[in-house]
Amino acid sequence: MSKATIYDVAGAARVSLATVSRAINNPEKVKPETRERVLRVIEELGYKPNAFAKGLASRKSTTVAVLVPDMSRASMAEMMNGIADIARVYKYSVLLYIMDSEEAPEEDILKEIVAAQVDGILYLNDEITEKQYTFLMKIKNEYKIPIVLTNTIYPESDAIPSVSIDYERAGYEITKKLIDEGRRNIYMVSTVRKYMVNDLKEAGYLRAIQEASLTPKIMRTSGRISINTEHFNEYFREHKVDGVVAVRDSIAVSFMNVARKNHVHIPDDISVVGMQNTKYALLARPQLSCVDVPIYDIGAVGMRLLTKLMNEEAVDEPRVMLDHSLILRDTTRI
Amino acid sequence: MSKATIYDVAGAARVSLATVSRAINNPEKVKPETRERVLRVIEELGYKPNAFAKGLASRKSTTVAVLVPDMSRASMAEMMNGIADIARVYKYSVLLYIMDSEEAPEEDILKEIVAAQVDGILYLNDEITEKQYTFLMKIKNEYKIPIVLTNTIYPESDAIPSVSIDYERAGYEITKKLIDEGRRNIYMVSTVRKYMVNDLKEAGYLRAIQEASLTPKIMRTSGRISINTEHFNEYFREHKVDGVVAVRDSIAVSFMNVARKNHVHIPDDISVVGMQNTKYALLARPQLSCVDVPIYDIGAVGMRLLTKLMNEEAVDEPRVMLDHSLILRDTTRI
DNA sequence: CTGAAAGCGCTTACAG
DNA sequence: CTGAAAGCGCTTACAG
Repeated sequence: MSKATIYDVAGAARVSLATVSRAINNPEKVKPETRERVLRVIEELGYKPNAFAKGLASRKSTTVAVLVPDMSRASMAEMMNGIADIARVYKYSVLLYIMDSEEAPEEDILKEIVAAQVDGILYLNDEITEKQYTFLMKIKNEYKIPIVLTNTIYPESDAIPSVSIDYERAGYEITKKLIDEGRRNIYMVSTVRKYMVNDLKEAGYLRAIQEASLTPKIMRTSGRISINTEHFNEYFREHKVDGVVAVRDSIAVSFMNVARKNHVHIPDDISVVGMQNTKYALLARPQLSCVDVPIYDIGAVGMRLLTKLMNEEAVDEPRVMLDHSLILRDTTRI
Repeated sequence: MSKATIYDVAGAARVSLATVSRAINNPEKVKPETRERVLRVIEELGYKPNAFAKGLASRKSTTVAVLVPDMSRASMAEMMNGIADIARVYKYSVLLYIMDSEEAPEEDILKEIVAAQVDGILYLNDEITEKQYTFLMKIKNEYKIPIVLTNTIYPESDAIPSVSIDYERAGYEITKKLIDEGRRNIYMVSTVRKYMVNDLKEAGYLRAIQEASLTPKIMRTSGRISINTEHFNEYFREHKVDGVVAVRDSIAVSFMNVARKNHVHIPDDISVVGMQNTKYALLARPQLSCVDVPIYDIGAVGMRLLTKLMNEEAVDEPRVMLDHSLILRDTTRI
């Protein structure tokens, strides 16, 4: 009810409020007996430090901001689960900022975050423009707030640590898989809009294709399903294709739907692979072969890395790459 | 950089800090000239009030807690988008608490929320047990924190306001649709675990079935795709079925996959409908007919309702039901 | 309409 | 190991 304050605890434990504070935050500085007495009183009174007073006095918030472009993107939710779990372990609260994915984060949001006094920032986005990067660097340098990129890499610089998989290698491996199956007209279906991560996937695709002396063919679709259908239909009329590497599972599934309509059999005529391993991959028929991205882990490891940064611990590798794997289901041969 | 405080503003504007505070929070109490002068200085200095000091002094946080069972559930992400957009409009920050969906929220999380001094709570879950409800009532009464249930209804009581669609009616209407198509052996495929919302859907289904003097048949699946497959196969061998109402889209799609394997044609032999209208419905072939739930709006309206509660404005209807619609695609006849 | 001052509930040097 | 006291940056009666 009317909440107990540190004074109440101090009174009941017959110590000063300074001692109560220490018993909580620096237990080793308090004599065991007193500490236990204080802790017992805290328990009895159900005392919980007021986060504002604590934040104001200590200049630390034990809060992190998570910047998300659009929650409904396939990977965001599971990544949030990973983040939240680790945040809880380290007693951080999570402030959620959903930003407009179309534009660079505005000054407004920056001000909000700074005013909120977060101790760290997690930036979840598979795209990061130079402008956004500059923006993040500014926060980092001007306000000394540590930042971690999660599921993205900024190739130009290591100044802001990141956690993801090696998307270039994933692109290479999955393309190689199709080549090994004997596919020769392999398209990468990527997006019109530029995403850093898709660029990496494309780079991997290109490496595999060139290594095999094949002709690279990159098709760019919008994200919208209806538009894609048009697009794909056209391709079936005009192009020869026996393999498709889609940057997103939903694109792969859309493509398969059009393929079926055109009486193309998967995987006999065309192999199709996705690069996320979302639930779409399992629900699709045939079930989609995929690169499996450990999304939960990316979130969890990203948050863990951020805690280290916030505690000013040394981090050996600013660019963490988690392992991925290929999950071969029914849309590839062999 | 080293951030400007209210003192800096006061000094530069040649007023007291009390006036600066008023210029921001109660502009009408300040003479227009002074107000403008202060505001200009604020702009120049890039001053932004320290959230902790403000929270401590005012005992208000302009922060809401969003309690989520599991971010990766289909509807959560889009609901979050709605919540975040409205939260921004009303200048609330959003603290995210992901709780274990298997158990009642523990005391721990309660303490955290209380310590965070949130002004309001949004509870997103399609299930709410009596225990959880009691828990929420306790927060509400003991700490006077307003709460809104989002996408759930607690049928027993109106004490905690809620925003959702009329799931009973939705269940009724979609079942009625199948009956009107001439279906007679209509199964509702629901979940083993109890969810309030699914109970409502079932109730609607039952009403339609009984009204038509048919025999209700409710099948309960686990959420897991592999288990469902077994389950469905069995049904095809042993039961006659010409209509399926699935409480979740993914269940509907799993069912269709099994149906296809058993050479059952949809919608000629069986009509299938979902009750969410997620992206799965669009990606499936045939495309799934669905109840369309305005998930974004539920989040947005829920957040808006919460702002009213936090401002102690009157709310006329504690149980808000938004409109839904039926989207008929390719898994139903006519 | 404006200012001086108390107070919100903590943390953290500084003494002892 | 413990306490007294200053201070974190605001808000808000209370005077004037």
